[in-house]
Amino acid sequence: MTDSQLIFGESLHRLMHAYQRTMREAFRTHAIELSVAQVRVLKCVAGAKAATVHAISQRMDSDRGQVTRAVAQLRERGLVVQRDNTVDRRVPLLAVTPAGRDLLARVLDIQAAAGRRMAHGLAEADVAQFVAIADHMTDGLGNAADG
Amino acid sequence: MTDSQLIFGESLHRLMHAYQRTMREAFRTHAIELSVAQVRVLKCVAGAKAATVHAISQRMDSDRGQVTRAVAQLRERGLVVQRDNTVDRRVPLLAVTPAGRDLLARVLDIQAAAGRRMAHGLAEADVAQFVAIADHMTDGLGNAADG
DNA sequence: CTGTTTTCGTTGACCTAGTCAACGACCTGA
DNA sequence: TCAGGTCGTTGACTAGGTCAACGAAAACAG
Repeated sequence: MTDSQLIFGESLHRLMHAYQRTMREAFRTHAIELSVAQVRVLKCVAGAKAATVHAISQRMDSDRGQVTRAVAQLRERGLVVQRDNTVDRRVPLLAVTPAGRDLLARVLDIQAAAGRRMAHGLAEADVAQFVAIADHMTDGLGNAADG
Repeated sequence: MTDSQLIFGESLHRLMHAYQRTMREAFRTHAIELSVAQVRVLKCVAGAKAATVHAISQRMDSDRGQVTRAVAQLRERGLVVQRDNTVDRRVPLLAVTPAGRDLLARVLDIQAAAGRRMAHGLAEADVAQFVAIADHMTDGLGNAADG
């Protein structure tokens, strides 16, 4: 337990801050009028086979109400559609429209470019390990087992 | 440029989210009535030799107004004091009170415990490398040089 | 089948964080 | 001395996140 613990939170905070700001700015310059949260939801809908508000909120580890609102905004823009679920009528199924898929492709390009800037000078293995450690840490926080 | 780029932002987001929530919850259970932002500022004031709003906002990479407000709250709680600066009267100098230092010590313990949970199962070198990569990435985003 | 409980999406109210623009006080340098 | 810049402060605004409640619908116990 050295100083690395002491500055850990600060490094994380600054990186997150820089990342969010970079994304927002890039979206603005590319005329993509989506918030970071909307993009996250859009990605989840596109990636899931049976996308529901509940499933998305779990995968994103965020509030259901938050997801509901983001989905509503995406639907207003015609990027996502709901269709009735014959199996469970409480839970409409979400799907990405072609327009949503096009926009998402552009977003992924932008994020990849930002990722390239962030990873500049790092080996790909380093980046992969970074992601692995991040996920490991998230798991460690989620399972609230005191050490 | 593999899939690691695609999920990078998501991993970062989830980790940050889990970290912030863990901190907030721990502060609540330990009856430390400070927001995460206030703690960050308190740490900065404690760590800097000549703490000013400007210096803190630069080190935290955040808005001056935000720092001003956080400092005001810390002063209301008697954790930080301002004293006049004879050299430049625009810029009062900030200092942590003994009460602030005590509270900060408790906060650091809590953060260290959270850090232990996050780092559980990881070698210390991994954590150090994680921080190093995070800082590197933050720098890469800050200097907006396209690659 | 009936009543209870649970799950799910939705909504409202609220809080923290971050952004942007302005202002007065003050320093700096011509 | 005075024009321009810096600093702290304030107000208004947006985004993100939290919590509690509600109605609809499923799941379950009897």
